[in-house]
Amino acid sequence: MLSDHDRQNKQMKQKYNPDVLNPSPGQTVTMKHVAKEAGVSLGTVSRVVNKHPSVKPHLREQVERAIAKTGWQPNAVAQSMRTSSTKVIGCVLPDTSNPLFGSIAKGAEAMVRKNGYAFLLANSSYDTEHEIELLTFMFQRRVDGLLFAPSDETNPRMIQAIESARMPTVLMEREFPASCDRVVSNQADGLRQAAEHLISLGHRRIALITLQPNILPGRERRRGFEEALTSAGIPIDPILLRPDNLSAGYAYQQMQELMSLEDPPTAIIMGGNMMLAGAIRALNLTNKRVPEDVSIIAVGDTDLAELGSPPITTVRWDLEGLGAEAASILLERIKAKSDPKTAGVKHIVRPTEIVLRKSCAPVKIKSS
Amino acid sequence: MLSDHDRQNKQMKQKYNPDVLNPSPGQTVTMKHVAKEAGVSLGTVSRVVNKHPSVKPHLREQVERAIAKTGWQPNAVAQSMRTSSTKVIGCVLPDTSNPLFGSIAKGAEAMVRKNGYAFLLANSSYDTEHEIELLTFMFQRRVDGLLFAPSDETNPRMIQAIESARMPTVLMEREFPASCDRVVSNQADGLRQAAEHLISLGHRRIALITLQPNILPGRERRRGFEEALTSAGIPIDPILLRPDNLSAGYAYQQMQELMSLEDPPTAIIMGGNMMLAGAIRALNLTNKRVPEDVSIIAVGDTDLAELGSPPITTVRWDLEGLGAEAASILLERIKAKSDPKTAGVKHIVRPTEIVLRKSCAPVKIKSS
DNA sequence: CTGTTAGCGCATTCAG
DNA sequence: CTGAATGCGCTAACAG
Repeated sequence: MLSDHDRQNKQMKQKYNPDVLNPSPGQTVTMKHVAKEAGVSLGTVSRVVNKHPSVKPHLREQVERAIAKTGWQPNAVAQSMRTSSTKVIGCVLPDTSNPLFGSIAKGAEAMVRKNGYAFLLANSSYDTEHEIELLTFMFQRRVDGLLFAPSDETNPRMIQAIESARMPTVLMEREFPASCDRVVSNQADGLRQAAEHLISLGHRRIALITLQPNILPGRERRRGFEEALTSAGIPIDPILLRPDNLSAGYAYQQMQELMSLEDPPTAIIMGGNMMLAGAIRALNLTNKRVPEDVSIIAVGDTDLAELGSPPITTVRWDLEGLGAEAASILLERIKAKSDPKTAGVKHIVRPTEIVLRKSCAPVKIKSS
Repeated sequence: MLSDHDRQNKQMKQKYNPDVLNPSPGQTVTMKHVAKEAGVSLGTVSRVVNKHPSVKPHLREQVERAIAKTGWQPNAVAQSMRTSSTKVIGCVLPDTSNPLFGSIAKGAEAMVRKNGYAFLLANSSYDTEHEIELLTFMFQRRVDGLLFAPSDETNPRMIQAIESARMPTVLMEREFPASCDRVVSNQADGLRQAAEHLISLGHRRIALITLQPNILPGRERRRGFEEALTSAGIPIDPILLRPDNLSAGYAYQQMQELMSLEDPPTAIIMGGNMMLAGAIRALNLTNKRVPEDVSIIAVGDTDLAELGSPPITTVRWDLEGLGAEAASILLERIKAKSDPKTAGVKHIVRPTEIVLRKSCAPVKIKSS
């Protein structure tokens, strides 16, 4: 029974409607108002809005005038309710203030928006429990799909959560044993290039500070690194491997430890984009010069790497493109209503490249 | 075209509905299923979900078991439809890949999430027309509130759009003539500190490269800068003022122009966080040394400023805190349903501080 | 205290 | 081609 409501409406219209630009505050305009204003039925309004071909031109025009006059805007919530499609893509990332994730998010958001979807973003702060909450949060909001980079692929609760999350999802820079689309960059190859470059400069004691193996880039970076060394016939010294964390603080501390070894590395690869800052702090402290005393390569390109002194050789890849491609694949899945479990999983691997700068030098002959 | 879907649904119900316990996959579980499972009515389920106090414990428990058994999750879309509150905060920013906006977004998102709201993010790419579209987009999705940093406060279409956007909004680092809550950092004071520091070092030819005056920080930075000079009795040389753009490219180009002046500045303030990169590129090109040949201060603290050589003196402020405070104010407004127009506008100004590093030196006596 | 019921705003049948 | 009617899933009266 909308009678009171309607009556009030009518009054308002009589009183204020001339001033359409200023729909009185608090009064929400619905399709019904438009229909009344245009002298047609709800269905007709809906049809012109959704560009259904079979509407007589003069009615269409009447409706359009009514829309303009009332200032009506479709209510996306009601549309979602009716169509059971929200046209929103959720995105759960560890930390968008890390420029790496920030850029991925930006690329994804742009693609998502371009296709008329909304972009619901949430940071998990590298916390699996929080991520699980966010997954149900996204599900309750009935996002049409999910872009996701979990913080720990091996956590059984995480695996369980993603299995039972009934939303199309594509992983970014991550993988799950379960069939799930993903787009990742080729970190193994990047690290291989980095290590080979150092090896070609004569280095044999090369250290790697990198992230833990519970996420794909952690494993792949180490794998590429070890493969390069092995191919060159260089034995892998476990003491030079520091694969535990992606923070600047960790790099700072490991850097100091490495440099105070009896037989320190002559080159170090920082396998994480936040690590360079920590490394530089440690180097400044110990008065080691780059590249005279130690050669450095950073994974993940930044202003600091490009413009610091010396400029740092890095491994880089297209972050925004990665986010955009992940979004594309998700959007396709949604459009085609195809399920990876039946239609085949998509695994995209995107290239990485090495950017040579001035932080690497030929190894010095040891005076022994 | 949901017809197939609908029909299928109806069939499913006729055929399979007895088996409520086992919502076949693809079958969405609703409160109705839970109610049936628990042997209670819809209303009761709703009450236990919304923690209404008056539900007999044993019924409550029954319902909770039924929820667990069916795996039901509330449908936020339906809730929104019913309560006409989406529990989502929209956020429109020029470019979240700029760490400045990225950090603001992160702070805002955290606060928004902490209060049980979702965070709908969109980048406008510094484009007013795009921003206007985004505003209607956010409105159509019926966000409960909006966090906004327009790219041009003076565009009449923008002003019109924000006036007629019927959502509670709080501006970040921006202002509008219209009554609108805002939280900003004290850029005038930051620039005053920066200029005074340079003046105390004996500089009198100080240049400012900064953003255009159509956004608040552009105006405020220039104002603080000019006030400091005027207080010190230093005349303002228009040729040393470059207030047009916030990009690294702009800084690069203006930097080159400034350094090739017949009477070049002895100190330069980069009034934008992206500018330092451009400035360093220009400096590298011309072989000018910092601070021997020219002193530098950057507005906006970054890794590059902290860890480059030399480390750069900067003006900094709490970005995440700013985003969080803006979100807080918005959330309060929403909770209290208070309108700035009647309840008084909130204008928060947050402090900025100068971080002294090694990029500024006393001016050299000119050999004349 | 609990069951029943009426819509929220819209898209989509189904008749005419 | 158009109008009327239905219901998406849920909350909030309203009765009982």
